[in-house]
Formats: sequence, C-alpha cells, structure tokens
Amino acid sequence: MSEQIRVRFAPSPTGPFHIGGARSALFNWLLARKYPNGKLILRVEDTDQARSTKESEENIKESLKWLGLTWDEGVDAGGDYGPYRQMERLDIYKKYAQKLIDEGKAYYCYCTEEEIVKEREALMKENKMPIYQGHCRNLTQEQIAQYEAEGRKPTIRFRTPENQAVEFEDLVRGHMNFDSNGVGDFVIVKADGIPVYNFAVVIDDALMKISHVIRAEEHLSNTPRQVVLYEALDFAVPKFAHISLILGKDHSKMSKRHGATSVEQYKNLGYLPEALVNFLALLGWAPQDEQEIFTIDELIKAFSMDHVAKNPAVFDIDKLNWLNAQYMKKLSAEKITMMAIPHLVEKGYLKEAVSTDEMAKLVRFTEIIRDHLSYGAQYLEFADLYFKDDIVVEDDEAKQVLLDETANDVMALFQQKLAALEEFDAAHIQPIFKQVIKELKVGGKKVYMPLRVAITGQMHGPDLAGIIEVLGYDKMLSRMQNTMSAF
RNA sequence: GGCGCCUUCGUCAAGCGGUUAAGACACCGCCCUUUCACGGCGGGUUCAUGGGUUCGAAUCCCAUAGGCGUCACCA
Repeated sequence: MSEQIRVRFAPSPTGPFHIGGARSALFNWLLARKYPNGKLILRVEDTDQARSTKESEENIKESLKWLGLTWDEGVDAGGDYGPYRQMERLDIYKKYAQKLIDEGKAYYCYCTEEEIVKEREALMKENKMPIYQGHCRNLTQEQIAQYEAEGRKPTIRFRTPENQAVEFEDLVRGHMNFDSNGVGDFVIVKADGIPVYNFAVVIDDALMKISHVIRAEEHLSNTPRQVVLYEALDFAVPKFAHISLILGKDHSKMSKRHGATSVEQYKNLGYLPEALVNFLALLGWAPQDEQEIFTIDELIKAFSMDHVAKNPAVFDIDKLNWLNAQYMKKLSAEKITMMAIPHLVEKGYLKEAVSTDEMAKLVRFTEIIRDHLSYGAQYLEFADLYFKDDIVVEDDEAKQVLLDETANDVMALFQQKLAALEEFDAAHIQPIFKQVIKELKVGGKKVYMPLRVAITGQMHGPDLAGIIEVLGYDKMLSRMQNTMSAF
C-alpha cells in the first residue's frame, strides 16, 4: 500500500449509531492513521429522505468523537472534494446520470413499483433470478409519449451488460467473480430525481479519490452493481474490503433484543471509549502476538487488513466487561466517582451540589467497591449499600445467618469494641473482626456473615470493614439495631 | 428460490502441508484473604460432515449440511 490511503466512513443518518458501524469506522480510521498520509473522509449518505434525520447525523458524529475516531475531511471538516452530504451533491449525480443516458448506458423506466413487485414475485415463484426483465429497455418514442401522457414519472435504470464476468479484488475475501446476468438492470435514480445508494456511492468514492472501500459484508452482493458502474463511467475501481457482520448471542444479526446496540448506549452505561475501541478492534481482527489490551497507538501500529477474519463474530459482552474493567483499574477513584455522580443524582441518591466532605466520603466508597465494577452503571447496584439505611434482608439464607445462636454475641462484642475505637477506618476495624473470632472462639464465617447481613442485608458484597468505615459508627449501629429488632 | 459469503473450544481467535492445535473471555476446581472481591495456579473430546490429493491435511480440491447476507424508486 504505497499509494495514498484515502478511506471513508459513509453512514446513512437513519438511526442511532450502531456498534457494527463503529467497527467499520474504526477499521477505516486505523488504516488511515497507520499510513503517513492516510486520510479518513466522513461522508453522510442522506438520500433516504424518509428516514434520514439531522439528529442521527449529530448522534453519529458525537459517537465518533467520543470514540476518538477523528476524520480529516468531510462533513464539518471540509476538504477539496466536497460537499460531503449526498443531498448537497444532487447536481453532480444528475450530470453523470445524463452522461450514461446520452451514451445509451442507462434508460428511463416507466414501470411502477407495483409492476416491479409483481414481476419479481412471479420470477421467484418460477425459481428464477428475480431481476428486472427489461420491459423499458427499448421503448419507442410513442410508448414513451404514452407513459408521459399518463403522468408516469420515470426512474433511470442502468443497462447492465449481459453475459459478462464482473470481477474485483477484496482485501478480506480475495478475488471475487460474479455473473452480470445475476445483476440485471437496476435503478440508479429514483422517480423523484434522487440517486439510489449504488449510484451515488460509486460517484462519490470515485470523485473523492477513495483508495480503499472498507465496509460491512452486507454490501458484498451490491459490489458487482457498483463495479459495472465504475466501468461504465470509466472510473478507477478502488480496492474493497468487506468485513464480516457482528452477531448477537443467538448468531443472528445484532439487534435491540440482544441488548445495547448503539454506541450511545454503551457510553451511557459507563463503558470507557478506549475499552470499546479495544474490544471492537479484536472483533474480526487479531494481532500477530498474544496481546489483548492495546493503547490506541499500539493498535494503529499492530493493525493490518491482512489479519481481518472472514467469518462473522458474536458480540461477547463478557469480554467487553472484562476489558472495560481492565481500563477502569487505571482510573483514579476520584475519576470514577465523578463519572458516577450524574447517575446518582438522576436516581435521587444525591443532590446536585455535593459538598467537599460528602465528596471525600464518596471517593472512599468508590475505593471500596471499585474492584466489583466492570462498567459505570454497576455503581448504582452498590449505591444502596451506602445510601439506603433501611435494610431489607435479601433471602431466607441470609435470615438464617441472623438467627444463628452466636449471632447476637458476635454483634454485641463487635459493637462494643468498635465504640472504643479511636481511629474509625478500615485498617483499624479489620483487626476487630479477628479479636471477636478469637475471644468468642468461633469461625470467621460466624463473625463476618451476621455482621454483613445485619449491616447490608446481603450475603455477598464489598469489603465489610470498608463499608463500616464509610457508614460511620452511628449509621452502622442504627442499621444493625433496626435489622436485629425484626428478629 | 437464484446468487454470494462463512464454518477451529460456549465466545473472540492463532494457525498458511509435519504443532502436545497458541492465547484471551466465560465456566469449573484449587490457593490467597478466617467475609467478599481482586489476584495466582490448574482443568476441558475445539478443527461441521463425507469424499479425494498427499508419505503426511485444521491447512489444498470437490461435494453435503448448517449459518448469514443480498436480490428495493433503503443504505
């Protein structure tokens, strides 16, 4: 790849930014950054007027920025090949469509949508390839006049050459070979004058001098259509790379029922962009060595299209969680706390303004629970430990623990020793557990469990001494007493 | 249905004709911590099936099966 690398990410702004799109964007970005003069172009494919929205475009751009995937050219960045929004390039497409018509390589088609659907269904029934049968391929002037008189608005169809091999190179899949007879004459401009994806994408990629088209596998079957257009327009064909799809746990295409699918959702759940990028890079690509955790620079250095997998990949949330936890370990407790505060406020645990004193305690609380967190939103699962004073004992097993014959003695002694403590922190609380064990001659479980359940209502959780520290003596005592009074 | 792509542990995957078929996540077990977690150590009939080619096949070829994509005036 010695020539200049110009890659593009060309989303259609028709919904929230999907995780699969993020991976396509990432692979493009990685390639652009890997090579000295590499450029990433962001182009918005908004020709679907019914579904395209400005909000989606903003969402995509914000998500890209959040992930750190910056673009060099395109929407909001400018460049020499603009405009970069397809709806702003209509005159360009019109010019090329006219050129094809003038050269006899495209024609007006007056068939209605219903007629086309009927034709396709009939063909499917006969087990034939459902392609356009060429009804309007060679219309006479009279027929055209007749249709015009009826008020039909024509589409423009490309006259696909027959009996021809359509070939192209795919960086992931190798040499591709299709039969042009399976392509058929397809619409390039809709009746309303807006170009169709397959047409606009070819003109834009060619005019924007894109060297590598890296996109999802769902576009693979579309590529022959684009290749015949490149040839008809006398454009140089770029290199293609069709990366496989991201699947849900049941091996079907990732959708809402598999959980979070948009970048924004992961952001809101408190995942770190570096972790998500790292995870996405490892979906469909593997390094030459055994490294799992990559800084961005390491990723750029190690990444190569040569090692992009052909087979689709299942989105493994467990691995994402693990990776995110690894990245969270590098964060300070202050930072994690700051990230959690808006969510705590939203759930009513905290008031908007947090005092310095409160903040310090919160940070301490973060230190105690942080090993249990894979992603930010899990902070809320532990918030009750700190904020909720009326304890609900979680289940019968936990209740059993409180009914244990030594439970009362344990609690009484523990509380008494705690009251005498001068420095009320985890480091000083910890030895008290051991003293109680020793003096009462009971097992560790008999000490920790009743106390844990009485103070938190739960059998499992973060370090008990730490929890007691952040609670403080009074709060701990009242929780314990309230819980025990019910037994 | 046509066309096309794909198929190595549950999952992500290494592997490019000779390997005890890496590693990671998850899972299970043990250790550490007299709680919990973190951490450490260890474990597992993984090459879809059937035919070739070859001294030798996860690797090459051909079938079959399954999965997915696409056949839009969506992208």
